[in-house]
Amino acid sequence: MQRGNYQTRQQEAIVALFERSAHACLTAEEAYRQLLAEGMDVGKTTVYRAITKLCDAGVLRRYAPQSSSEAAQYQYNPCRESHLHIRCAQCGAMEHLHCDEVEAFAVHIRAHHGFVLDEGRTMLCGLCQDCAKKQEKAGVE
Amino acid sequence: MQRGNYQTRQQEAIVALFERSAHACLTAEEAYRQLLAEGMDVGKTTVYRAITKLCDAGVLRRYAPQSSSEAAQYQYNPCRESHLHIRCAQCGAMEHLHCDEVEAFAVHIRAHHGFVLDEGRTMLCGLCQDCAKKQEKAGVE
DNA sequence: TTGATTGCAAACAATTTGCAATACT
DNA sequence: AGTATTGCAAATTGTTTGCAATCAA
Repeated sequence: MQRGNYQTRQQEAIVALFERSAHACLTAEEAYRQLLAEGMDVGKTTVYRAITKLCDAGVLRRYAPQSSSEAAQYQYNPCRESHLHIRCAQCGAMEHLHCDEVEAFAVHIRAHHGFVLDEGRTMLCGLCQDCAKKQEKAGVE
Repeated sequence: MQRGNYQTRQQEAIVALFERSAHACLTAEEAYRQLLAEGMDVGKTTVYRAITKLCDAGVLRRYAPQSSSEAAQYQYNPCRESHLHIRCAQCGAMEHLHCDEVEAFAVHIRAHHGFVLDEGRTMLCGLCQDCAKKQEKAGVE
């Protein structure tokens, strides 16, 4: 499936980092800094290139920045089957939604709205419990 | 609600452009070019600033670029009440989803997954009927 | 008059690319 | 040896900002 792919310590380190940080989203910059902090000598360019390659290969998932002036975030994508995800707009926490309700909802959308939902590419936006509470207290906006 | 807002020909022209292009998504650059093409003398900076303001006011909706090296897109947002939208990844067609199923789905997410769905900010990704058919025929990817 | 808006040029930040040196197989 | 990868510096690109001139109220 892949030809001419050399295995380098940088590539390994980058995948390993995302793999063990699977619960979190990292920007390229953050990944870079983390690697440096761990004593891994690597260039930022290499991190960018590795991330691009990993996204193409489906190993990482890419989250587009909400507002400009933010960087894209990347996350290890352990799940092959696509299902919906919801992400907290505040803190970035993410939840996987594989349940019957989601499937039923997808069916409804196809039947009544004529759209085929792409669960793999859709990212629901919301607030996690903690952030929702904080928002209430603050009572702003 | 708004204080100290002057009404200028530039601002008017920019809103008007998006309003009459409500069916489409425009990048800041495209909006800028369109205005120039129509003989409207305006600076790109002004377009950016107006768009930012309009997004804050809820008049325009912002779509984050999928891949980097793309620009953000903006669209006139005629609907005040927030409800879910689904957008065709292929052709950009958008559908408004206000129905009981959506509400039920939101309730489910809150009850079972601990997230408060932000319908205003969420954009479901999918394929419209036409594009789904084309995809089938092509049979690619 | 007073404060907001404009728009040019310059600044910025995230990301990409040219290219020579280096590492993998 | 031959090809892929690295990483620095420089280029790109979308977007923002400083600031003096202009405009709306």
